[in-house]
Amino acid sequence: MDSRVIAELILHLGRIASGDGLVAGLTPGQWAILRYFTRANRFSRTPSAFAAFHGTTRGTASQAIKSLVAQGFLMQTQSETDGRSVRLDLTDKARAIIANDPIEALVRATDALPPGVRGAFSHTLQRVLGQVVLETGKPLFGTCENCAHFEDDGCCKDGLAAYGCGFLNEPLMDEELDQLCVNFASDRSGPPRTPGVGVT
Amino acid sequence: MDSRVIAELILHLGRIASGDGLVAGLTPGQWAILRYFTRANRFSRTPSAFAAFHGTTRGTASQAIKSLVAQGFLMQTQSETDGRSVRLDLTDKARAIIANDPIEALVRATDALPPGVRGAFSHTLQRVLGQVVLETGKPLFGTCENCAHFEDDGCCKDGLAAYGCGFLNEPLMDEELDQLCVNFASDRSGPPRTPGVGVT
DNA sequence: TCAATATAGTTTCGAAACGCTACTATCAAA
DNA sequence: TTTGATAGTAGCGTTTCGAAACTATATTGA
Repeated sequence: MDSRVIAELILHLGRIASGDGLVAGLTPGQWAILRYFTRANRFSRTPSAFAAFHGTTRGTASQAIKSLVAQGFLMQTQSETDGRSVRLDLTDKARAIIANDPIEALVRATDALPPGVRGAFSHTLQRVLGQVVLETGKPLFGTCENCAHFEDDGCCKDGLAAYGCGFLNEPLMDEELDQLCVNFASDRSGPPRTPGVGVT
Repeated sequence: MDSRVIAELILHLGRIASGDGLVAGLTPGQWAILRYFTRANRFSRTPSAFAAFHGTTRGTASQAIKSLVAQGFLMQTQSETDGRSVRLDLTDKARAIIANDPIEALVRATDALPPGVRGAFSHTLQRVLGQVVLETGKPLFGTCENCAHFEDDGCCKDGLAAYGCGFLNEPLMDEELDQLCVNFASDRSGPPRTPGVGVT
C-alpha cells in the first residue's frame, strides 16, 4: 500500500520538475529532446532512437525535432553509411540555453542530498526503472559500462586504450563510455537483439 | 554531474510509468485525476485543489473532470456550506478500473524492493520533492501526521479518539489522517497560509 | 540478380490537451 | 451595501500527439 504512494510521488515529482509552463520558449517535450541529444552517443542521436527512448512514435518525434531544427537548436546531417538515416547534434545555441532547463530545480535538489544517500537513491531508481522496463516491454537505454556488448580489448592496442562495441563492431572513445545507447543490452541478457530499435 | 543523471532518471521513470498510450480508454491526465481523488481528503476533492496539486489551471482541470463525470467515473455534489464549491467522489465504476491503472507496473516494481530500501527511497523522494516545491513555489500537499495544523486533543474526549484540524476547525476521523490535503502546512512552516489554494 | 520485406524518416489528418480569457455565482470584508 | 476575492465553467485558438499513408534506402533470400 505504501508502494502506491511512492509510485505517485515519482510521477508527481517528474511532473512538477518537467516544467509545466514553457521556460525560455521551449515546451517540456522540446526540453526532453535537448536532454536526450545531450546524453546520447553518436549511434543513438537519431529520431527513431529518441522515439524509442521517449516512448512515443517516430512521427511525433519527427515533428518535434523538426521544430527544434527550424529554431536552430539542432543540426541535422545525413548519415554517410546509411542513406536513410540522419544524425542530430546540438548547436551552440542549444548548449547555451541548457542551463535554463526547468529540470535544474530537481538537479539542485538532488545535489543537496548527502553523497551516500544520493548513491543509494540513484541505485534504487535504476533498479526500479529496470523492473518497469522489463514488465512493460519498453526499451532500456544504458551506457557501455554495464552493456553486454562492451569490449575492453586488454589495453593499449596501439598506444591508446582500445575499447569497442561488439554489437556494432566499432571502436569507442573514452568520452563515449558514459553516453546513452539504443543498442544497450543488459549483462544478464535474454535473447540477442537485432540492430535497430524496432518501433513501428 | 551525477545529479543530472538522477534527475533525468526520475523524469524518464515517471514518463514511462504514466502510461503514454491510453489504457482502458483513459488518458494519462485522466488517470492522474482518478488517482488524486482517491488519495485526497474531503476538504481537497475539488477542481481547484486538483488544479493546484497537478500544476495546471482551473480551466484545464474543469474540462478534464467534466469528461470523467460524463463517463461516470466521478460524481459531483454541491457543497452545503459553500454555494460555489463542488465536491467530487469516485464512483464504483472508477474504483473498479483502478486496478488497470498503468501506474501499477511502477507500484509492483517498487513493491519488489526490500522494505529497508523502500523506506529509504520513499524518504529521499519526499525530501527531494519538498526541496523542489520550495524552490519552484508550487504548493505542497501532505497528510495530517506531518501537518502543522494537526491537533491531537489528548485522548478520548468523549470515548472516541479526538483529532482535529486547527486550520479548518474540523474534527478528523482516523481514516482521514493519511489522506492528502490542500491545506497542508509543513511543521517548520514560514508565514501562515490563507484558506483556499490561491491559483488564479 | 531481382523481388520481397524491413527499416528510417517524413507528412498529413483528426482528436485531444492545454492555457488564456472572459464570465457567472457566491462568499467575505470594509 | 459595496468592493474585492474565490469557485467553477465556457469558449477560443494553439499545440501536441498518435495513427496511417507514403518515399526512399537496406537487407534478405530465392
